[in-house]
Amino acid sequence: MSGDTTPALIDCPALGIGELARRAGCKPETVRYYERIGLLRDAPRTEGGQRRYGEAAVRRLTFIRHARDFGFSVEAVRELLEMADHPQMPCHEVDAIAKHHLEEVESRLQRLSALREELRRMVGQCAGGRVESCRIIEVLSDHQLCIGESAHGGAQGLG
Amino acid sequence: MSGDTTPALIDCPALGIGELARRAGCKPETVRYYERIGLLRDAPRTEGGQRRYGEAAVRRLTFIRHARDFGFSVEAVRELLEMADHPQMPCHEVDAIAKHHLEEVESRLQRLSALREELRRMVGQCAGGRVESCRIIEVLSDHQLCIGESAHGGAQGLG
DNA sequence: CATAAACCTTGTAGCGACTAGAGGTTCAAG
DNA sequence: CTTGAACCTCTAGTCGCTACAAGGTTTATG
Repeated sequence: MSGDTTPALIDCPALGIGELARRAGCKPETVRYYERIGLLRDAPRTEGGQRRYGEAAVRRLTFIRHARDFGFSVEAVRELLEMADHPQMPCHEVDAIAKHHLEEVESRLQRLSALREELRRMVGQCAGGRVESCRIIEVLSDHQLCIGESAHGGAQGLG
Repeated sequence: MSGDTTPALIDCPALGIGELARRAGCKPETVRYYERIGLLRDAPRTEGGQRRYGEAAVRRLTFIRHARDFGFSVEAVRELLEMADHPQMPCHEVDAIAKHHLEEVESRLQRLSALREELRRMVGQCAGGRVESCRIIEVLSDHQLCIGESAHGGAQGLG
């Protein structure tokens, strides 16, 4: 395009799949995977069949990556995206989905906050001592970190 | 044992794999898996070949589950356990791990808090009969919340 | 025009971290 | 002693990517 932008080209998505993936911090294969399972919409194509994406897709993919990074399952991410895609969705459905995820988020926040406090304390205490003086091992063996049964759901996370 | 404890039996591990797993909040298969990959030591066996565990194993498994639940990878857990197994090791390594994880935890807390607020807002609006907008995607696609490349490692989490 | 990088589809398989099933044995309570 | 639950090993499946193979085509730059 070399700076020569014509109005007719302003609406044309400009990003290839590689650039989209790079911006959202994942691989092109992942993008194709998400398209296949329906989290991302089919992208417009060039005449040559190459996908092209705009800023909305960047935002959507970034959302997906972040949500996954928190442990939301793909299915939970799907539900959240459904809500975002249908602002006119009946309130009771939004309510049910939002409340369900809110519970999980609250739980995860509590656990992360507890971990943060302990990590801060540990970092503060480790002033050239030995492992036996560190409490990270004791802390992570401490049942006080357990907040309800959901705290023992393994590494399954949210969803 | 029915409350009839003799001194000779006090040192005998009494917990089967199912009870150990229940206490640490995971499946028996997971325990066997951890033994196989070396996170848990081989347990003493009954004549019939059944594993028996004591309180130290409960603590160790609880540690493992907590660390996993917070996103430490199995390999990171292994490193932490190595350190715990060698108390004379200098704790600056534990310190380094803790500091690294503290960064990650802070980042996650910020993002999860934003998502919680958005979900709360939506639940609140539902009570009012109508969801005017849904900023879920915006909240989790905010690049200000990204801290370094590691924040985009997919669902790998800590470690 | 040449060329390297990026892209395409389809299919398969690997990785990490569990988790479940098959086909058996052991344990503990009644 | 009987019996059901818990246990054993081994294999393979699940989820969510991720990489590779095969066999190409397209794009953009020099």
